[in-house]
Amino acid sequence: MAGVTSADVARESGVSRTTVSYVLNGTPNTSISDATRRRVLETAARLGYAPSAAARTLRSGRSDLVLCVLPDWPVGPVVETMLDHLADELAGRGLSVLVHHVRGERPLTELWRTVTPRTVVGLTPFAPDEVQAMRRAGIQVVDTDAGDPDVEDPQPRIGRIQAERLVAGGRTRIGYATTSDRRVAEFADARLAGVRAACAELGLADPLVIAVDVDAASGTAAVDAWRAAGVGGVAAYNDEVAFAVLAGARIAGLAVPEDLAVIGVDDVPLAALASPPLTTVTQSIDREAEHLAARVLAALDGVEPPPHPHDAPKLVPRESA
Amino acid sequence: MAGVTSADVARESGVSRTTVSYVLNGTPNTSISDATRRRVLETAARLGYAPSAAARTLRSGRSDLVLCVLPDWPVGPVVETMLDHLADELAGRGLSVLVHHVRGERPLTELWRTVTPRTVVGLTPFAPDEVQAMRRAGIQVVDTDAGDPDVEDPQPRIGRIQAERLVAGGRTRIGYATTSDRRVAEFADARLAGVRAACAELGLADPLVIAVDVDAASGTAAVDAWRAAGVGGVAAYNDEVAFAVLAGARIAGLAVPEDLAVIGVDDVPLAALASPPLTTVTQSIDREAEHLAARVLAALDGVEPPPHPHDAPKLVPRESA
DNA sequence: CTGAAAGCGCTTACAG
DNA sequence: CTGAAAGCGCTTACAG
Repeated sequence: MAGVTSADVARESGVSRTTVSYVLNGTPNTSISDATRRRVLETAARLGYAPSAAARTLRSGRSDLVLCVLPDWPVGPVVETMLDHLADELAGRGLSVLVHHVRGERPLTELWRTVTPRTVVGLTPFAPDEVQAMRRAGIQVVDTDAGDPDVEDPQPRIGRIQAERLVAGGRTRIGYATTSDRRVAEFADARLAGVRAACAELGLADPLVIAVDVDAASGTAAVDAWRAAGVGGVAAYNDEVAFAVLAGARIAGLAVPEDLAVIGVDDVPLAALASPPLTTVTQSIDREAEHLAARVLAALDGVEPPPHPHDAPKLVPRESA
Repeated sequence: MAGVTSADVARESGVSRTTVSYVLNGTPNTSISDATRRRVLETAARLGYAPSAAARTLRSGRSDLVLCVLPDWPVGPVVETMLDHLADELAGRGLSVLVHHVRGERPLTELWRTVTPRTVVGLTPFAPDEVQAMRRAGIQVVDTDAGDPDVEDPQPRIGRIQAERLVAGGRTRIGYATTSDRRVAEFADARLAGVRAACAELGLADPLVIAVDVDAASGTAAVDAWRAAGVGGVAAYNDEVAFAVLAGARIAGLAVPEDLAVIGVDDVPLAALASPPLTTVTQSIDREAEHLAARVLAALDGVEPPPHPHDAPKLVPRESA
């Protein structure tokens, strides 16, 4: 049950708790004899002393935790990469990253009050008053860039790139394979808006939108409908949906890209291994991850956050479109 | 900067902190007048009071956090599913799940001392003295079942199932597509051991083992080597590796499964959409997730953990093998 | 029926 | 050069 406290270390070393604290924290301007210092250090190590962060947090009002709040929707390798990068960067400052998936309606407030993190990083947007409450509690909040009017939403641009690629390949009637997952509807709609805009500008008909689940049957049904409508190229919400379309085309006996071109989004690891290799659109995760870490560090140091890197999403040309 | 404290609520309500604590915690056997109770509740709500968990944790020595420690290797949807389930189950008890990816050498000790979780759940094995230290600190530890001698390691069985399927399909020379990722070497080796054992029992030659990266070039090279050695069926470490083998076969112009049968592990969402649909081996994640949640709850209640469900890994027959 | 007081483990002015 | 004391916000015996 124990839990070695600084008092134990003090008693065992024959000094006061003050001295123990000074030594262990390396408090500056506090000359303690080398002998004492060594003795305290040695005792602490021998006893396996580790300070109670609860006490420390209570006293200082601040912990060494960075809480990352993830959205409800399934995060892919993209987000994992960002978190990895963040954790690495922050470890150098003695901070630990903790991840929380928001689930249903459980209020976030309780959690950050409980954890008392130094910083809360939102990979999903926070309610404005939630942000205010955290700030008032002295917690740094690094919110998603989404609300920032200076930062262009990259989603429509992704859709444009998809559409332009399909049209460049000679397709005149475009289909859009959206997702039926309501949790990511916002992204899907924003991408679709980009596809729509590109079609309009290029003088093409509005894309034929069909929701496609990540299974072959759904892909087949959608492919049949697109073919019936004369659709020659499909932009998919993401690579997984594109895989379903690919499977549907294969079952329907269509050649890709000759009979039907397909283009995804994300460049997941398996995209290059699709049959045929999937043409897709990707954002520079590394850059994005670096930017996030930089913003957290800036918040920590109380300096201006770095400007958002203006790296547009890029086409990854392969064989499917 | 504030942070409303129970003292604020007490003063504002004209009662003592004791009363505030009693009311807010619904302490039993402590008759407080309904009027007072209402007043306190109302004041707390009005002030937006939320208790400081740091103080609470310091006092009680226990927080309402469940810390899940994830391995260094990339967790797939499998682990995400388990965590979802766990979080749901635990939310009902007022507990929040926090996830930590172990990164490099950063000591775990610091983290759990910092968080003071009620329970630490290890999805990766802990060092025995780490477990002891946590237990000594009064933290419930739910370790992976791996060390339990009563629980059979399912990995070799997975390999056996793969080999048996290939042999049942008429293959007499087996290849094994292992991973080059050292972090999961343990799993790959255990599965390979199962393949080996099955081959030996069936009177076949030892499988030809080749490390395959998740890219087409690596898959192609491996496929060439296997063909040269007369290998007719390949068991892959997991589905991703299997995709690389599939891609290699396609590039080499081989028909799957006629010329080369391929079988994966995991049944990732894209497996069914592979070309051809990937035959694979899966473990019952739902059952596994339920079991994990049950173990955590049992630890919390101080009751015997439920026995491990003896659900063997199962073949998911599709077209690739 | 409600309040004063102690104490969880830590850090940091403030005295010696 | 080092120690006694206060206080972070909470809960809970213990008195009234």
